Amino acid sequence: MEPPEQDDRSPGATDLLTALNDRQREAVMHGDGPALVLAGAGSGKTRVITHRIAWLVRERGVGPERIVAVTFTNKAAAEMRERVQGILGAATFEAWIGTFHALCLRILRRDGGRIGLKPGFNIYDTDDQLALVKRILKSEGLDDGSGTPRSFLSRISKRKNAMQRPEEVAAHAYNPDAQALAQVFQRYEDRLRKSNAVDFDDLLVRTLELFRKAPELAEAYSARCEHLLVDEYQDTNRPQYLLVRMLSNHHGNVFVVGDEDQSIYRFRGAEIKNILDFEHDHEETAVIRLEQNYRSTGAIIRVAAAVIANNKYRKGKTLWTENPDGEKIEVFCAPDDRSEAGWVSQRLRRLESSVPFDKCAILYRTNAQSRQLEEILRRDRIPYQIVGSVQFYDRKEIKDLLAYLKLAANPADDVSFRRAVNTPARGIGGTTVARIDEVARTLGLTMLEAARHAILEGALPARSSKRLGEFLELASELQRRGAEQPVAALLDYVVDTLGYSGYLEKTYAGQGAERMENVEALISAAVEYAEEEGLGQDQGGLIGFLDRSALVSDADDVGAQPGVTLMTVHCAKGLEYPVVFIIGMEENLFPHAMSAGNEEDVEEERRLCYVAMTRARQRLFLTHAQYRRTHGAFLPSRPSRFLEETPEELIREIFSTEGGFFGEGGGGGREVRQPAGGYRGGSSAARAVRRQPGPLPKVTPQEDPGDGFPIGAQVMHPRFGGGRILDREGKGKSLKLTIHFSNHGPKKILPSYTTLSVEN
DNA sequence: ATCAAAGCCATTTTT
DNA sequence: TGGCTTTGAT
Repeated sequence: MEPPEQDDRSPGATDLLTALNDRQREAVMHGDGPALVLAGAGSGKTRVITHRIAWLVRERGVGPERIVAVTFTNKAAAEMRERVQGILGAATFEAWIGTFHALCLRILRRDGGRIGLKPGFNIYDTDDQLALVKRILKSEGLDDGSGTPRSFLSRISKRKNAMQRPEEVAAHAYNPDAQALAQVFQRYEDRLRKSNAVDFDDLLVRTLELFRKAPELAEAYSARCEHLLVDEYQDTNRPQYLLVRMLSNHHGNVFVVGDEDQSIYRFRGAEIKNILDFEHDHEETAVIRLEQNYRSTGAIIRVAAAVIANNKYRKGKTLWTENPDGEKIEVFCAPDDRSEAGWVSQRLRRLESSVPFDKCAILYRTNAQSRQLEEILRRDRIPYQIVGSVQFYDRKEIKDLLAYLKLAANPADDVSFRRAVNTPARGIGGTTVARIDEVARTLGLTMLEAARHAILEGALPARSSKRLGEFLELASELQRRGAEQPVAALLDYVVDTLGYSGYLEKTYAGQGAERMENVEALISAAVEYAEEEGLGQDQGGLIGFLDRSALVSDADDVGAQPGVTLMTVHCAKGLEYPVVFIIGMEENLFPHAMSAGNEEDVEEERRLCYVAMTRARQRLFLTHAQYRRTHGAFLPSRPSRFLEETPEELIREIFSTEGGFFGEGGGGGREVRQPAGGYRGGSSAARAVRRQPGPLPKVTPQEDPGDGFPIGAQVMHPRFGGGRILDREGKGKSLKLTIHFSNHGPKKILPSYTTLSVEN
């Protein structure tokens, strides 16, 4: 068979096909029509896609501009582009390679006008979305117990991805919960439209809307899309599935690559059935299985394959490798989570002479597991880096500045207005903003327009009016400059005018400089952006830069720093390391407690485990602890069922010599099946009960003590409504009343801070 | 407006 | 247990 050397460095002008095995070659040379490539972990799937693109261009004479390749992450897209360019040369390479979201954004930037999007529309990230939902909950009076903003948002997202409109949700809302959702959903969509903004889901969903409304456009894009290639097809959601179908409608050349065993994003709407049913959706699909793994040792592959074989919901592949068996998989049973971390640290130190730290990764199911590990690694002086904790573009200082830019690009953006208007604090507080909001609602204006209006009408106190005027001045200045200056200059201007550096210093005592470095990094990113795009000094590129900030994350440079890499299993997808540790192999942790009792969820956990195991090239270590500290409690923990699913002959079990004082240490964990019950059992139900306001208690009215607030009196509060005084403490200005409100339960109120009216 | 105390809530996350 | 948000006091 083929050159096992699966190395892509330079196929250069040589034959595209000689470096491939039979299956890979079959996939690359697939003719027209639909193809489904089931690519097992480490079987060279990126290689197949890149070579196919090159083959289509070079051998089949397909114009590069007629090829569209979609991926899920920018990182994957960048890698793909680079590799194709490596093969085809830097020649005019115009194939479109990017993420679904980027593709849709491009379409919407060009043709979004057809569905009411105005030029300069903004993309709302999770923060913006949350701000919006919070405000809606408040204004709709749903900020009581109906649910957190986050929960509303996730339900809204689910509905959107199920392609439902608020009206439909409302029509089927048969209980108060569903009605509340429908109401919030409706408001949310209204506000997005008013603000000329879209959220991430919208990028896909509204593109579909555009195609439905303008079929001739859909046809035109589809006709341009002579070959559509989709990576990680197992992770597509419903809208993505529909997009693929529409774009491939004209030529019918859909080439999808994926691995149902690596579908791990069900929780955010990925539908594994998209890949499982691909053959039924497309007639005469060529199905090609890539089952030879080039990455890992035989032992690793067999262990991973044995585990995933327990899943029922799969098409089934048999992963195999010609690589030598290598070392057995080491399974370490620690007395507790601390010694688990200690052992990993020790083991890393012992490996150090043969495997440098930066070739090692420690994977875990949940982020919370990293803390203990960090502590120990620091103690033992082992360098490490954590992937995917705080994202650059999620930092507050970055978002603050971007809010100014977003407002400049899109003056209708109310969320950005609210964020920018008093950051840094310039004396425009809640009261002023509420007044502007009122004007905006009654006159149907944007916040920016309403602010202008309020000033002209003299509807605000002189002081607020003046401050607000200065802010508006800045906003229009930015808008003006945005049209003709590079983004970096714009940012410089904002930072200067705001005295932002001083503000950071004052607000984040001690961290000011660090925060300012992030600001500098943002400015550098703007400079880089202009260079990449070849923008001159007089060209703005504001919208393009904002688009990039919205769509690009910085998980894009994993492994840049030296040291052991720590990350969640999800983050590790698509990566590989010579040495991999998977920690916390315990019931209720991996598989996670949240998935217990639901077979589909457990299968997803198993896929996750499969993904984790197949990241390893040479050595794989699995660890579990008998006792673990969780949410403060120190509880016994059972070995993961996934450990039991591993073939014994490939495992070397290791027990702690520390013999922890929690006893036995025996059992080794092969025979235990019962999950440790009681893990955070029932507490949330108890909490929900406690939160109920309860009936209004009976109180014996008292004499008026002289200040007009006798115990037992009926009062009216501007925010909480009606209630009865239960108790009083202090007197005069510091008089504190305990009032039981009929809608909000008991609260302590200081009458000197609010206007309480006493009834009769 | 600002800070400290108290309360609340604990998968996974890209775009 | 700890981190983050909300609430409460000045």
